[in-house]
Amino acid sequence: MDEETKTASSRALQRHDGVALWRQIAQALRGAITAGRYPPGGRLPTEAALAQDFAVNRHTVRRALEDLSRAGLVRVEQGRGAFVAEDVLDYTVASRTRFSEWIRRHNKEPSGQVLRLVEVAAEAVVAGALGLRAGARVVMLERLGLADGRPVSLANHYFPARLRGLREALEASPTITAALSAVGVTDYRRQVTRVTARIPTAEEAALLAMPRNRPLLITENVNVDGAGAVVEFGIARYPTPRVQIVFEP
Amino acid sequence: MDEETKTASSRALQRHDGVALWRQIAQALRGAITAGRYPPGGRLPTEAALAQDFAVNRHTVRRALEDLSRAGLVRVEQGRGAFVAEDVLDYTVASRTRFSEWIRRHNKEPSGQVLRLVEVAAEAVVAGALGLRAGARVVMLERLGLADGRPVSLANHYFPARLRGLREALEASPTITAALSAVGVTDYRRQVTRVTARIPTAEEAALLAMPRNRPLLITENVNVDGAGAVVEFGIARYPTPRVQIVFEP
DNA sequence: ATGCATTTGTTCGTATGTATG
DNA sequence: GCATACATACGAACAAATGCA
Repeated sequence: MDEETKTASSRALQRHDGVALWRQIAQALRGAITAGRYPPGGRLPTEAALAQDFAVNRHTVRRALEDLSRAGLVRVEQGRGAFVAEDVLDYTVASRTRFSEWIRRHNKEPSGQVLRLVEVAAEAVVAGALGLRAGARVVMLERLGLADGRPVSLANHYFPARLRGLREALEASPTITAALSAVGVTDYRRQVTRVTARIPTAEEAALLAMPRNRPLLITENVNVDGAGAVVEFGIARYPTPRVQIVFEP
Repeated sequence: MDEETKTASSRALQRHDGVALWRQIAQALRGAITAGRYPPGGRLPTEAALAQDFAVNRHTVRRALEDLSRAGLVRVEQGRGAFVAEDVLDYTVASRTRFSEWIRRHNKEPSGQVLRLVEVAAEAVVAGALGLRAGARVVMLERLGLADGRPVSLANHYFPARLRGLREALEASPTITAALSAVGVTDYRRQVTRVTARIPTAEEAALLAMPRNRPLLITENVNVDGAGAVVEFGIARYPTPRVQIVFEP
């Protein structure tokens, strides 16, 4: 490598001054990360590149990366590289969880994008959750949720057809809460949440701006109104490890 | 295929009798599945094989499989085949969740296998959860949980070293609850649970008897004693889709 | 990393039986 | 009887995903 292309941090290394080289490297990388030189989720240079950059052996770089990894600042993945840890969005499951509230609690700006709003025949799982017979008509809303413009959730919401005018309300309203309110459901709460995970389809990965080899977290939940009647069944998909689910009893 | 190797069900097909062939095929497969001829999680013959077996076109078999898939009886995966849906173990997160209770609630026989029981230095995540400084000594127990002999969980339990005699108690005792009781912690409850997912390592996949391309569900949880002091931090890994996590507020 | 075999997914075209008017 | 619409069934080819060597 050309001497002139070295970073400022690489020049600062002091040998035999009582501070191990790997500590100095770790500190330099820490500084570069917090300074934003390597953005969250971004990839650090390869170990070989860093070794050449700092003019040390690759083992020394690995020691530094191990330190950062233990501290949770970076995530090292075999065959892929080292990545700056992303800020995780904790999705706290509570009785009355609304998307916008969740995002705002993390000091980010919520926004959404309706992908589909159609009336379909309920499949077995959906019908079972809504307490309908298979094939019954339901309104389905597919929506991409974003935080500061970055996709963080992809949700399918199913509503029983007995809620007259809901589809029109959803077309007019930006939020589900408002649309339900427009058809007389002024309050609803989450009854049960089921969590699983799977590999995303190509389409899901593209929409959520995530690699295809990382799993989706999937929640299925049933919302009921004040009288206990089911008003919504939702299946939401979240990209790992950007989103985690948290349960506080 | 030799005429003699056809299954009984394939001979039962009646053409032009008012019941569509694909319905008859779906019904025959339904019967074979419920009769245990294709066990849960097992693979059905390929579409081509079934088509030859039933002496119909592959489209007709696909139609039948689509019906079973919609009903939730089978799961079809491109490039792999069609699989009989497995009975899912719902892991209900509650304040006082014990492994053996969970398994017994599903009418299965719980058992366990200790993989490691060692004293180690706490890494950042573990130390943070236990309220210790990084590097503090902790007791770590790694345990494989089985239901009717089938692996369903792989858990790492971390205990603060202040619990004197715990390691010996864990060596002697079959369950964590009993060991904690032996060192004076007669009651503990789950404080917070965090859920995420990732692809398993080769070792994890082997231990949990699962394919490497299917994600693990991972829970991290903190257990506190009656006084609110942290007595355990646990990281458990569950195979999807055999296990799902359920929150009931 | 690459190619290959296997398996499901999709899309053509064609033909036939059935219900309707 | 005839025209039409619809569901059913078959055949061929190719696309896409998976697993393996």
